[in-house]
Amino acid sequence: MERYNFKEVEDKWQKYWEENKVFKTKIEKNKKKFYCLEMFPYPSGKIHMGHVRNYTIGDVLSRYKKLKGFNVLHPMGWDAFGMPAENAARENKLDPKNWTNKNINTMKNQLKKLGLSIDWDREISTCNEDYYKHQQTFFLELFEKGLVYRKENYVNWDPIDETVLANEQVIDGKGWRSGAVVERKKLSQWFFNISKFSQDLLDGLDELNTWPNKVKVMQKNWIGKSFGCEISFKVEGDLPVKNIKCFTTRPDTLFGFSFLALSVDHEVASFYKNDENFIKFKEECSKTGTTEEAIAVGEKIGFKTNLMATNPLKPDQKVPVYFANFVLMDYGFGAVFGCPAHDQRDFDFAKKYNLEIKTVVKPINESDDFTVNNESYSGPGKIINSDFLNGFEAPEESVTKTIKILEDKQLGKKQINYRLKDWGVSRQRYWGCPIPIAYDENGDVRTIPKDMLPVKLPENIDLSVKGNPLDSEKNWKEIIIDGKKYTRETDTLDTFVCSSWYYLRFCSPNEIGYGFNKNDIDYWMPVDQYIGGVEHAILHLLYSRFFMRAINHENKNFSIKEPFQSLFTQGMVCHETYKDDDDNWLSPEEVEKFNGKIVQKKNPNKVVKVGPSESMSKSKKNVIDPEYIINNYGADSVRLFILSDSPPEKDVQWSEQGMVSSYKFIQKLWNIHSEIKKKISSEDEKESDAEIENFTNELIFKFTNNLEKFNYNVIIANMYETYNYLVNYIKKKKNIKNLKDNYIKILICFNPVIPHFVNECLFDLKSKIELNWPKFDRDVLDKENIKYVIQINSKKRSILKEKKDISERDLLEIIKKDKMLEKYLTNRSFKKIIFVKNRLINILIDE
RNA sequence: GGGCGAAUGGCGGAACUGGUAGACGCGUUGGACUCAAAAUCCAAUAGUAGCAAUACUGUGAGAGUUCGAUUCUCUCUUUGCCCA
Repeated sequence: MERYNFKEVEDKWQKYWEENKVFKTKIEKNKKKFYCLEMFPYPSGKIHMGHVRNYTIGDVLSRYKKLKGFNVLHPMGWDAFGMPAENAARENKLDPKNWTNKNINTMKNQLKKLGLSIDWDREISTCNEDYYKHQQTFFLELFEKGLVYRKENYVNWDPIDETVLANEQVIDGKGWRSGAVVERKKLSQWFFNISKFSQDLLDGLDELNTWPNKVKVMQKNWIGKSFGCEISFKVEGDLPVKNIKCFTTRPDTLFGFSFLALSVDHEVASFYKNDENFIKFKEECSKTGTTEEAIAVGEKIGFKTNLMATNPLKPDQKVPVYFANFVLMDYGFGAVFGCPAHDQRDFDFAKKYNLEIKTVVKPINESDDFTVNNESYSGPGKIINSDFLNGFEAPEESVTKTIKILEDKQLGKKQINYRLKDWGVSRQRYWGCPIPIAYDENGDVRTIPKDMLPVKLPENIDLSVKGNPLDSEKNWKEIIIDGKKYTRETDTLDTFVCSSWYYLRFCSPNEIGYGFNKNDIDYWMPVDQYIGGVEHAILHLLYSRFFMRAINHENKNFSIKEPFQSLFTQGMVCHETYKDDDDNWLSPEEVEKFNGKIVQKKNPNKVVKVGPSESMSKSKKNVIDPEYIINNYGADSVRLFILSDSPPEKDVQWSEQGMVSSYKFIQKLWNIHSEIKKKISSEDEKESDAEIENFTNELIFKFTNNLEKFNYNVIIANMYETYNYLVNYIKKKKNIKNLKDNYIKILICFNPVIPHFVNECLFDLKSKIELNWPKFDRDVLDKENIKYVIQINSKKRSILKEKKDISERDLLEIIKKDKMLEKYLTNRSFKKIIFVKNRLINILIDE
């Protein structure tokens, strides 16, 4: 049997696709478009298995849609700005641009080897001037619309990367990339006013029907809409402060009020700026992170002021006012009223400073003398010990009614609060998009005129300096606008800005004057299917949704709000982890199976500790290099395997055996192809066969269904089934006239997954390469016989193959004569018969 | 603590609107080919009983709806993710 030479075949077709520009896309108004986009990669050096999975899923979809007759846009680009380039460049004394472009080149070749149906003429790279100059234009447009502003703010400072992190980039109080413990630092920053669109971003989620629910839930939680009340507390003391404003979601617990807590950045703090104890306290506070989690976990500390606050609902009650580390200036008004019995943070604080803990909500099942003991109670219940609020159902009824009372007395007003904060986009980094802003000698802001864009990054700079290298670029910093001297902004934009609009650029990759061309986006947008990892469920997707709204804002020519019509989040690629005796990680190449044990290759006496399968990561050494696999097994085999073992939305276990069996399967397919070809070209007299017609029809039905639903693992199973069927079919059938037609249809079904192989087979059969997705005929499905399930008292007793659309009476007659069923039915009376047409009959008899 | 999911053989996983549970693959076992091994091919593979035909049990646990539940409802257990 002839070996299938995947190297030759795959090279041949990849060359064919490239030379004939098979995947080049242009607007064709008479065709329905389909924009398939996978999250573009960061050019870190080499592609990894996660990329292979992501882009294979997208490629299967793109190829399928193309066969279906859609005009498919399937582009690829590079999320090319970011810290790894800068860090790598610093360590190895390289230029970040060269480092990045070299990686792009490597990875592009690797992706091409996967045989992806990408229109490479649309390739973009966010670190190119012709990309980021448009981004600077957008920045200025947003600035004009008032959606960009500058403010001094406490930020999450990453001391290792020496940069600011957004709240979303702080995980467990640590930087998402460096892992350093995040500090609080005050800096002047540029902000995008994303919070202006909080409600709109929330409402927009309802329209995204095909997004995974969990992603929508995460975004909803992130936006964090809450109803509450703004209350103005009267205060007295030896400071010139009369009122302090608070926001609370639980005004109904006001009778449990025992202190008022302020942020150390609250304006009241200005009276203490010379107080040594306060300065110490403030320093102490800066050690607590700014995330909600850090605050919840950390110790609650306070600094007592000379002020006393009055309870608005109980004017004779005066409580102390504290500064406290768990109150943040950017939540509410930087002040919260403390109700220890029903909030754990307040409870911890009250315990520490011996403040009153008064229970005002009781759980439904408890009696009215219920009191809070070791921890606060924040669940639902009934209001107690609260004068005229007593008896209200908490929280729904009690909150709305209390707000009403406060509003009537003009002590407060209803307010909606969002957790979503404005997006700080300044980064103290070189390798990013420069912010098109300059400052005059007074530090006043002015924008760089649009005709002076792009603001280019300087080249050949010194990266060895501490902090932001751009700050040390004296020549670059100086700029003359309209004959006047200015200093450039030296911060660059968060790279999430680059990825917030790249999908628009793919529609008009070569547009010079502006980031996109209206004609192009009117045709291509929105993205019909977006595919990527769930780790971007909040940040990237929310920022992109914001960016569309920001461009849309006050713009009559732009009507898109939601960039991604559908979203699919694929799972990760996992592999077992290995450790030696000293708990050093071992890579899969360093271990082997020997006498049923997993041992080290270089020392078979040493047994390896096998850990759980985890997502592939360099730090755990459990990575498999896609290039090695492609070179050894071929792209079609890898594509086949990466889809085969698990549903694409779930994690998949990498398995060497699985990979090998996929590789062998391609060879088996080639063998059966040779047999079929022989049969097709034989000169014998031939007749048509209905069986293969039915089989193919059913197969097309299954493939179409499973492709539409992303059941790609089932498609692979269908391919194996098809193979098994063909092997038997070829063995038993001789001269079949309609074999070729049906076989070609089968091959087309296989095409999205193993395109090189399919093209080679079609070529081998001298069939044309331009193809259409075959149609299935529902009426032909099981034209003749149907397997009827025969149940007696709901238990399956037999399966009978009978004519389609048989009547209940006819089927019953057949059953009565059936020898196998005789024993169950003789001398029994039929109580009831359930008959499901073309499927099943259930006979209920007396036992 | 809250929200959202998940639980099916030794393993990964199938099962369209409630209607043949375990497709397909891996692994395992047996066989063929071979001096031998690899590769390949064939067969078996949920459990229990049985030589067998077959019967009974079985989709995390318990209940419910139904002629019929992996699928729908409720309670519980375990587990994953997100938020805290």
